[in-house]
Amino acid sequence: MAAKLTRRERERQRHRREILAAAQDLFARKGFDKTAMAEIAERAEFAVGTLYKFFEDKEALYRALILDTMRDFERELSAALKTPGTESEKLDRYIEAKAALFVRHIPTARLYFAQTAGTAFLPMAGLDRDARAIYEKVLGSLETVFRNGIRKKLLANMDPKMLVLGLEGLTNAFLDELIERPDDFSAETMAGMTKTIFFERIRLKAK
Amino acid sequence: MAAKLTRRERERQRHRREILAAAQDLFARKGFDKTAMAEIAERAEFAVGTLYKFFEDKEALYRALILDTMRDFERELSAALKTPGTESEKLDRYIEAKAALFVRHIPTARLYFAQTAGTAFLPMAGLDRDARAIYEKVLGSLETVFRNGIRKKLLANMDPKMLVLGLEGLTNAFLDELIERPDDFSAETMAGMTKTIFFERIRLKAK
DNA sequence: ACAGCATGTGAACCATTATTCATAATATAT
DNA sequence: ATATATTATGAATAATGGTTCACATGCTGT
Repeated sequence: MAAKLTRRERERQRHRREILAAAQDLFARKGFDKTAMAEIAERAEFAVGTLYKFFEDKEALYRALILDTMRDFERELSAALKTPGTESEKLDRYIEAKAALFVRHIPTARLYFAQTAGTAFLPMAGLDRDARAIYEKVLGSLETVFRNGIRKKLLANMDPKMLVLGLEGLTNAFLDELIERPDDFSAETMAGMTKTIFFERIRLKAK
Repeated sequence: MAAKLTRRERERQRHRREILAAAQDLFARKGFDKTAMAEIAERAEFAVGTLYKFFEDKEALYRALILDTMRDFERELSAALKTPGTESEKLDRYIEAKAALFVRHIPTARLYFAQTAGTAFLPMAGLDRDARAIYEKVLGSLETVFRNGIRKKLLANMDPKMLVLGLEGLTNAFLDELIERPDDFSAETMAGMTKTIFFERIRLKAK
């Protein structure tokens, strides 16, 4: 499986990753337009020309970064939903995994947000579509879990798509707060709140 | 109060609004960097130079637009929270008002989102702070309502800040979907779902 | 009707920054 | 050790797009 690569090829891949790592941080903090290729090059300790040996152009670099990021997150989140247990437990695990993942990789999380959280101003022909496709995998897995939970009468009988939307909205709101103002509260508190609000009643009396 | 303005001055204000309207749509669809001053000028049917008679520079134009937008929304949302009734009713009204408002003003809503929904890549010195300050007013009003509802034992005793975060996350997720994929479901469905998820239990059995 | 002032114009200017490419450095093979 | 292929360099180029300003147009009041 793991094809034996030449030293050259391994070095090349390492350099590629170094460039992406430098870009990651800059794009996550300043966005696409305000990040200059020269800046990425400097931080990665390469000349600008070198970046073009790895990526067609700035957009291709960004695209590669986003898609890598999305795939990593998708893999981890989908995994959390596949561990054995009841649907309730799967969802709990999803919430915890998402919180842990985002806290551990803040710059990455920002990029993931920028791409998944609705109004990303990035009609960068195609990227939106590809990134969305990856995100849809997560949403699809989530929907399946809800659907099964409902069938087994473990969860309230509501439109699974809506439940997915709701859970994502809730977790994203808390995680965004956690990432931008990390002192406010911990990942555990956030996960707990999500579960409480999403799974338990809030209102004590009917209106 | 309403000072009698000269025809000249009225015309001038109208032109200013026309420029902002043209900019609104472009910024909402393509974002700050991808929108050119020449483009705004063309759409507003003015020469580029004219824009500079009204706004110091591109950033000032954007800033004015964002702050106007934020203030409008803040006013309307805060009003919904001030109508008489129980805290539960106030929150219901807030959710409905927000949905109606966003559906009625989609480009405006996008800008509002871009600015309030966390990861907006706009460290445009100061703007972030000012916009945030306006948004905080809404959050503050909301928090007060929760606080009162809790005190009167109408709402579950949870950290009001968390409840605010949760409600905002939920409404934003649904509204974003509504704005980006308007065919999926209506404003009423969205408002209903928000209330159901936020106020009623979802999980039928304890885990 | 005319002077004077406010407002609008858009070609020219300039700064920024993505991209290229001739050259240098370095690794690999013979 | 030398030739050859691969990879890195960064000054030069070109395109984009924000901003300016000398001038034109058209109100307003006398």
